[in-house]
Amino acid sequence: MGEERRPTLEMVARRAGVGRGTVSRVINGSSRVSPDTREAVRTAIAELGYVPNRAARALVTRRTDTVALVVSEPEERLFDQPFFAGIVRGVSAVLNDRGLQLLLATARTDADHGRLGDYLSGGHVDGVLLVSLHTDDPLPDRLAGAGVPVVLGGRPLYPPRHPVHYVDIDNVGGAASATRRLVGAGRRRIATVAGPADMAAGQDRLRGHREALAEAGLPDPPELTVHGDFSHEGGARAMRELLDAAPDLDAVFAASDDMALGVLRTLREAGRRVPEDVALVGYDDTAAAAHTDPPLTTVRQPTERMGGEMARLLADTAIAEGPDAKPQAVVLDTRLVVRESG
Amino acid sequence: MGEERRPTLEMVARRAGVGRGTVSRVINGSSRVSPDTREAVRTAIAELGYVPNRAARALVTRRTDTVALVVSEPEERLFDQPFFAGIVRGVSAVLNDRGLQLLLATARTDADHGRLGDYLSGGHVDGVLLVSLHTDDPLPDRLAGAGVPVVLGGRPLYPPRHPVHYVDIDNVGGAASATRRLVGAGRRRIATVAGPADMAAGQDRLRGHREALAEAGLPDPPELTVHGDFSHEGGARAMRELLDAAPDLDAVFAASDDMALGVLRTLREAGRRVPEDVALVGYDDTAAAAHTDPPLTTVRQPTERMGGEMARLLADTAIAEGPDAKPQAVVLDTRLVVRESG
DNA sequence: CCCCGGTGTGGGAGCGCTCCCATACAGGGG
DNA sequence: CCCCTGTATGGGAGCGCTCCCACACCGGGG
Repeated sequence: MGEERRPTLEMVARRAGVGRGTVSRVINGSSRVSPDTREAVRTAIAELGYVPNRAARALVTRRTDTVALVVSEPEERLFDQPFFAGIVRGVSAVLNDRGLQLLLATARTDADHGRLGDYLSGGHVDGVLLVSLHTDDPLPDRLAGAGVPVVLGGRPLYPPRHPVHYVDIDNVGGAASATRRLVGAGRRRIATVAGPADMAAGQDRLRGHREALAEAGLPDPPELTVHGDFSHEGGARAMRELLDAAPDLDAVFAASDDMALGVLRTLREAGRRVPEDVALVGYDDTAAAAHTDPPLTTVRQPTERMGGEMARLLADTAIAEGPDAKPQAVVLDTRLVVRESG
Repeated sequence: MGEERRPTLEMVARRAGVGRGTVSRVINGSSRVSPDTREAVRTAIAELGYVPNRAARALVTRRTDTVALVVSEPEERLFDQPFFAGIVRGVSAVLNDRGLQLLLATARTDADHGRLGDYLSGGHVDGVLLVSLHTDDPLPDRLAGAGVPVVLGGRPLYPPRHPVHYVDIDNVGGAASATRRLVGAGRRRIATVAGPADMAAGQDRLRGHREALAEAGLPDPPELTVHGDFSHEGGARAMRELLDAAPDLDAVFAASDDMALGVLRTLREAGRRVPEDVALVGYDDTAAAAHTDPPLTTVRQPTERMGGEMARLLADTAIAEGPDAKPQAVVLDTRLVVRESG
């Protein structure tokens, strides 16, 4: 069939009556080319519909103008969260106007995971954005070790061997604002359904909760803290434990909206009214939060900004300044969205 | 610093004591290499930690092993829907085991849009998956015209100039199942808050609704159909119109859950009980649907399968067989999720 | 004993670009 | 009038791979 080859830089050069070098110079802006020549080249490009071949360029420049967004959560529930949606939005926006492409990489199986590591450290992308909720992920260190620019979404749980740039959301502050709200409403027996202890978000939200309690001079007895797994079901189960251990509680801070949904269900089943008997505040501001009965007071995270900051940090610092750049941490504030549950 | 170059195929060849061609043959499987040689090459590759340079390969093969997922919805609200999340999941899974990479392309501004068109038709990806909810999107035709393999998510609204592969969800059938449910519950004045008339999903869901009505021998007077824009607010507004024009309605089929949420709000404000006075069925099964008051009966779409089928169709047909392949259409069934609203 | 086909294998050519050195030319000062 | 500096331009080399042609080698049939 047609099979006609796409125009090359060489063809543009011939058509414009100049050398390849000149065309290249025009395309890549920067250096000096006389206005007339520049114009001639531009015309030839337009006439031919020339589009530079990225592979050829990448081969010589060793840059691909592509960055990967790696979602390293095995259960890809992550995609469902507005959390992830916001990040993608923020990342794309910034990348778009830096002229970078976004490669979305996921790894479901362990084999996928290994291949992904090879791929990413193989120089196929200029940098990597890593949103990893898990603690035992070896990817960051591996990439950093291979000299691949990396920016993490969420703080590293342990101090990494290679210090790394990251953008985090102020989980401590967010949780504190949630609990403070409960305190301000006059609650005194405030329980929490905390997140998993092996996730940074879980740890930090619990810490924020405790700080707010301490600040108000409220006690923090062990029976008022139960850990969940951030899921609906986990929240329901945790609430049942809480009700057994401390039937007189008058408020709950759930470290995720999903868990808050479960809490709500258990509370209803137990005949407790929300917020009259038990006030409830969640975390995340998921799509469901506005539509529960009663609508959920919760903590909204600036996910889109997070994505944007990650991309910016990667492009402008991690990639631009190379491995010797001083690792930066950006921490973003949350906002309490007050509805009716607490 | 280090700046050491990554190992090349040439280095592997030297180390294994063979020629470049042989190494290439081993890497790309296919043709015959003696077991001993193959083993020696494998060893050298492992020792060196060699990873093939994609740019170099792409330069000669003219294939990039990358496909783009284009989200052409200007308001990127799309990302928030489980709809999109499912698609991404399905797409990644299939792409992963085809050894293909996923490029996520978004275009917010018109300038973005133009650039995206250049980019995609410029041979930088092997194929394009296009999820476009809008009718006036010139991209499919442009890409097909440029000989780029394309698979659409959702049927084309108008017969395209270049026939194209697509995967659709049976909106007609899904909507019919929703309305049938209402009919089966004994409702007789069944209204619909339809989607925009310029979207395929909007048209088809309205058609399904009407078919179910006809099938039951129920009238379909104009005052029982109002168009919304798929949004919460639009649904609330549409419901107000409906209540004015046909106060005696006893059921509503909303063509999206977001609109159903608005419908629910308006109904509550008007003092109508759901489902006692007015039964309600939505469409999409969004995250919020399970948690409204009452929980929403709605139509769930097989989004993950849709993504998977799109990727499969692209890789196995559109790319593999080239532009002469007979355009295929895959249509997937929906499932009615019965909760309490209708 | 020669020829022939089938296997394995080496390595030149070339994909389309950027980099950089060489060259050409224009002026200004000695 | 020559030299020197600076600016604009051409084009060779080479990035790391795949493709493909040429070649070596091995037996078996004539």
